[in-house]
Amino acid sequence: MTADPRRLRPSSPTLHDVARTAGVSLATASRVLNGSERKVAESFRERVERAASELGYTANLSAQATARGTSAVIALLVADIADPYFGLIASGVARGADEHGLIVTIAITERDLTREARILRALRGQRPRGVILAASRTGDSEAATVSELAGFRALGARTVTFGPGGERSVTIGNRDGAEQLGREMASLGYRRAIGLGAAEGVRTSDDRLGGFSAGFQAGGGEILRIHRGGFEHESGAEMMAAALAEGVEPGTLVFALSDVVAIGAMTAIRDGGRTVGEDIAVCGFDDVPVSRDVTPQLTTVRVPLSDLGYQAFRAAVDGEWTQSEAPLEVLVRASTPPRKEAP
Amino acid sequence: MTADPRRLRPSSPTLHDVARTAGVSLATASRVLNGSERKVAESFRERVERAASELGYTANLSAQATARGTSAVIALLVADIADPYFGLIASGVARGADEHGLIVTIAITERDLTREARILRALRGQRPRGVILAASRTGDSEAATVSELAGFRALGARTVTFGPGGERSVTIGNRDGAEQLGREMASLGYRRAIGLGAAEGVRTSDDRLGGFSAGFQAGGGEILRIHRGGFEHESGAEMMAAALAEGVEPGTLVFALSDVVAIGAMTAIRDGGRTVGEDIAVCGFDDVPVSRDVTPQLTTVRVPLSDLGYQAFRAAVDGEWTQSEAPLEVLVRASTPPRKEAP
DNA sequence: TTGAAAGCGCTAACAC
DNA sequence: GTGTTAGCGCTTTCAA
Repeated sequence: MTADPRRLRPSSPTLHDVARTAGVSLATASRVLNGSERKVAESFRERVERAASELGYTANLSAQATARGTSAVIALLVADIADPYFGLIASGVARGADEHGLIVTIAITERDLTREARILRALRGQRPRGVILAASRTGDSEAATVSELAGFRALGARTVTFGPGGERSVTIGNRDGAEQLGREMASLGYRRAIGLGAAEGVRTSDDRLGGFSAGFQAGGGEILRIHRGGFEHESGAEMMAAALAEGVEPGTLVFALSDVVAIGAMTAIRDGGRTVGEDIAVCGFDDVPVSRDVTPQLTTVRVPLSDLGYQAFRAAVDGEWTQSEAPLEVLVRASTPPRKEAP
Repeated sequence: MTADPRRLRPSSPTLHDVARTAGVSLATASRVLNGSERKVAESFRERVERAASELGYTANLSAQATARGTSAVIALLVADIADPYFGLIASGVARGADEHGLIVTIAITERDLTREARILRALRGQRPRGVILAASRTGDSEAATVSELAGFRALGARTVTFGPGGERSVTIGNRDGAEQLGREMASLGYRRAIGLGAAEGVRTSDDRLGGFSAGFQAGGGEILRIHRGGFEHESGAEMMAAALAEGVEPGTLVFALSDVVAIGAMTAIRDGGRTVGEDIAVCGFDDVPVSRDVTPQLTTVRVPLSDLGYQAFRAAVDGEWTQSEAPLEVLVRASTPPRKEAP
């Protein structure tokens, strides 16, 4: 009784094993176990199923993928999974994948375009069914990203991006939402605002800042200046510190391109010995959960991030898909108290 | 000139294609492109590499996995990816995977043990190199989870859990950290505390609550009562609302089993018309980033979550691995102002 | 060193 | 309805 050499490396029962112990052919076993349309007699089906469960058989997805020529994976690429913005999106994607029995792989770009392209390239090895890119936020994407994305399409994978770039894209009404917010802030009595944005050319930032300006000015407000930084909490604090250094009059409103940045700014305001609200008002965009936890609560524009993640998933797998425009909603909270009309 | 039937479904260049255009055998092409130890003459190597890049070849990971009998994936299972606690862990895991050229797949348990077992079962299909479970927090795990985990080990996958259960486990000094916190709170002058925990039997909760009690009592404090709920923000708010309904004297300290829960409690305190700090003090555990954004800033115990995620990854792939005990640190902030000794 | 060929576990014609 | 068999794309003996 010599050891079976196959057992040298731990392995699991194969379809072959199941077929043999059930006394049927490989094909039959495959048909009953792995969802084929074809019919199998009830008696056979039973025997196969019993054998499979006795042996604890689980189909090897890699083998299935090579045989079928198509995988069951959706690749998700985000800038930073610890950022609530992306965490919410990821949760929506994961929910969709779970419902459809697909696997989601995740990779982090760290907001580095070079990394993004490199990762995208490596991802091809997975031959994913779809790729969801929620990362660059870099407007009409970098050339490298675009070309990698095209490569995926050639592979038969659907590419979905947040913002333009992919075959299908999930869009957020950044401009409209921000415009509405700007208008609302003006009607609250604010007349002077400072913007906190990313570098010029970054689509999301440009849209939000542009929309806000339009709305705010339409309501009689004026944008004093715009500080530039990034999407991180830290960056918000830095931009705000710089703003304070230049001087910020009481009654000024600060609009940050995202809640995370706005919250960073709130910290800086406090560290600068000022207070958020009557003194310096702050508003953001996204309505990530934290925005309700800070004091005062943050005025913002609600973006259904998790739903959008789910939509992105659908876009990646459903033949006919059209985005149902996400309903944006301005949420006025305590960080922007109404202001009696300036003199 | 008929169409190549292979082109019916979009496909990509195969190793075969590369070999043919380079004028070498499949074996040689494989050796140069996919890291074999074996030597290949420089001239051949060049030709193959050129052919590969000309054709834009990328190895099919599924095929590689079936052929090699081992995959390049690490499966990560978390309760809720939108929760900063898990987001941070995930980021650490992702960082490790990126460094080692591995793929991480992610799945969400939604804190549902049944789902957890079901997902774990489905995950076997991936034949992952390792499984990281950061989800149940349910003490000495459910039987179903344990048995699924055992199944993985039989497959040759390493199982890593946060807390006991897996082959290897990443532990957080919950008890010690909380004890230190309790002691510190007592030394600040607090004498009465209310605990906010999960159901009894949930390991993380028991450890943190138990540790805190021990430290607090050792310092002369008294635990008035413990409210039970879950790990969600919402749950924190509910527990605190219940606590307030029963009556909470000014000067009382609330210890929540996690920052997320503590922050939910802070909301409830405010909604109840009370204030956090001098009136009702609050402290948590984890030091997720939000804890510094709330006002007053939250006193807590710092847990290097992202590092732990990285460690979990290492545990899943490194032959010899031993956890380097995570340094815990009590961070006293404004949510627990020093209290003049009670009369 | 290089190449031919036998797998890896599974699917899908195709024939019975 | 069932089984045979030729793949899927890649790795890895084993000769040459």
